[in-house]
Amino acid sequence: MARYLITSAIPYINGIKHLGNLIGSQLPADLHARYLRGRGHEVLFLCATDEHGTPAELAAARAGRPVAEYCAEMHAVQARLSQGFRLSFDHFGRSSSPENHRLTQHFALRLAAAGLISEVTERQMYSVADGRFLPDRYIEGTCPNCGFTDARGDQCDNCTKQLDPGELINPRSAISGATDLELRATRHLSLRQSAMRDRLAAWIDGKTGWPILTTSIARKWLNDGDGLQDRGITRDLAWGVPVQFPGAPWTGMEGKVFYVWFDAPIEYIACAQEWVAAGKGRDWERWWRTDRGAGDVTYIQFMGKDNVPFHTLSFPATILGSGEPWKLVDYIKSFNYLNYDGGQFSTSRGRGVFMDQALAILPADYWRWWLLSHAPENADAEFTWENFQAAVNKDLADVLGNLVSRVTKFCRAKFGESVPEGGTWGPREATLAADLGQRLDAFEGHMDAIEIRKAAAELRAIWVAGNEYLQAAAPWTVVRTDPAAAAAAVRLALNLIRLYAILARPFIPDAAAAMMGALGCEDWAWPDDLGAALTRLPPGHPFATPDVLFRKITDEERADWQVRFAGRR
RNA sequence: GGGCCCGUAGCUCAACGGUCAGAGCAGGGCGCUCAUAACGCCUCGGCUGGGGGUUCGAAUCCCUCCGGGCCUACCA
Repeated sequence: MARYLITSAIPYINGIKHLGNLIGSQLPADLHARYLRGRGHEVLFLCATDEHGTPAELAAARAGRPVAEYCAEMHAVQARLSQGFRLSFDHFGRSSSPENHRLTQHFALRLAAAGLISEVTERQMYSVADGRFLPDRYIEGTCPNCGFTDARGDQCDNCTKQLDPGELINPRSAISGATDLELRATRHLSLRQSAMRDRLAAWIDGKTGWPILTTSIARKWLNDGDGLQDRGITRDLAWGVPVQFPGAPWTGMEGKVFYVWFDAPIEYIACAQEWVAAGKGRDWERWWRTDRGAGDVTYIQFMGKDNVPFHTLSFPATILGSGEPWKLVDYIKSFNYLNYDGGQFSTSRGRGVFMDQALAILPADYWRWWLLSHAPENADAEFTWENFQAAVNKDLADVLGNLVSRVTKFCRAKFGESVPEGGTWGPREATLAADLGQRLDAFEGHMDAIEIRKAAAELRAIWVAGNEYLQAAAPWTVVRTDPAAAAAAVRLALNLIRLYAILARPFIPDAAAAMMGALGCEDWAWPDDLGAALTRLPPGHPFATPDVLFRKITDEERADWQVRFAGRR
């Protein structure tokens, strides 16, 4: 039994996430956490909401609410939706927690002591009317390159040219439209990533088994231009972890907070402290401190590709720079994007399916199966309703659901609702067991390697093997001439249902529970001994014929949803 | 502009430089009748985006062109 620490990129507090966000980190992380638990390993699976930053402040202001209140409410919403999707976090924390405040300030102190923090004075755009400094993208104006009137301060959406907010013609606040903007000097802390460039590069170079998506993004940042740049880690905001605190080695930083991308990854650690504070665990240090028992922990992070630079460079710079024995990540699984029906998911335009909407129309397992079996691992993937309908109906309803149905109903009709006795395995059963053994090896290999699509395909093939066997054994025919042989076949088929429940549980936990529940069994032990697993339910063991596991998606529903989710939420 | 990724059957995707490029879905045929009009078997289907090159051998490596996508450090 080994120990695994798993974190999912923490979703931003601002609004309900769409299916692209879900498959980009949380769902794959949950799959892996559930799989490792199923195999008997000790797992700590953490996630949280990322609550700081300008968008949170603005969203709260728009809602006419204090930002702390707004975040608390949105955290509850996201927590509820996470539960709805059966995301099995050991704790779902908040980056605004007291634990994260303390820890973020602690890291800043350590980095300062190590000489890795510098103070820089910058000139930034200040909006007098809004009473705040504006991030580049919150300044709009006319593009000096193409004349587009709604260009943003960081880039023109029309001609894609990179801009500096000072270049905009007739600049205005994107928040209020105010034009009384002025450049003001402001002092900030900067993390001297450049000083850690070689150390980070060597660390990345040692990670030969990482996804190419992960390492190529990291290398790009390490080697681009003059190499890894220092990064500002503070902002002129009210909502966040205060930069000025008792014991801080700097002065005059009142009214500033740490940049979200400094404090958000630290929440991975703080979340473990919250987990303890919530009474769910006893010792967070044995997961995070290599000097306190975390030396044997394997730490795996899941995230979308947009998060890779922060997890491969900034956060490791924080960890390494602290000079303290914190656990560093061992494997970073990153994902491309999921697109929606020929375009991108769009939160602002309400294009695509969002987590709350998804659960309102179908149970979590339907979504989990499709998303995981189409995870954007090697390239951007696309959600279409046709594909979703076909995959769900075929894989879940026909191949798996119907198998459970035909076996239990046949048994009930011919032998009653208990595992039939009599008969023995013949060559056909031995062949099936051998085939399943090979497929199980392949499945485990793919799951261990976090090759999610391949694992899903193999799992489906394992289900198909059950139908093939049943078709060949044909107990409905055999029962007329050799009831004992038919009983042996049905007994094996009933045990297959239990096996499938165990293997499928990481993907479709509710259906797996329904299958196991129908069998009146609570033994979820991983089938390390396949032969034993296939005879686990003994003759005479009672079961209950379950309801339909997965209903089919009709053409009418598909057509309706296609229209409903096309845009303008 | 620079960098990275992708392009394989109608669709979604596989394939350490090495048998005849494979699966699923869709299409066609047959079988079965336990089952959610479900299941099984067989079958059709490819100049691996185009063009050059390296190699005994290229989907795979190199160059180039075309097409799609992403990143480019103040959204997070």
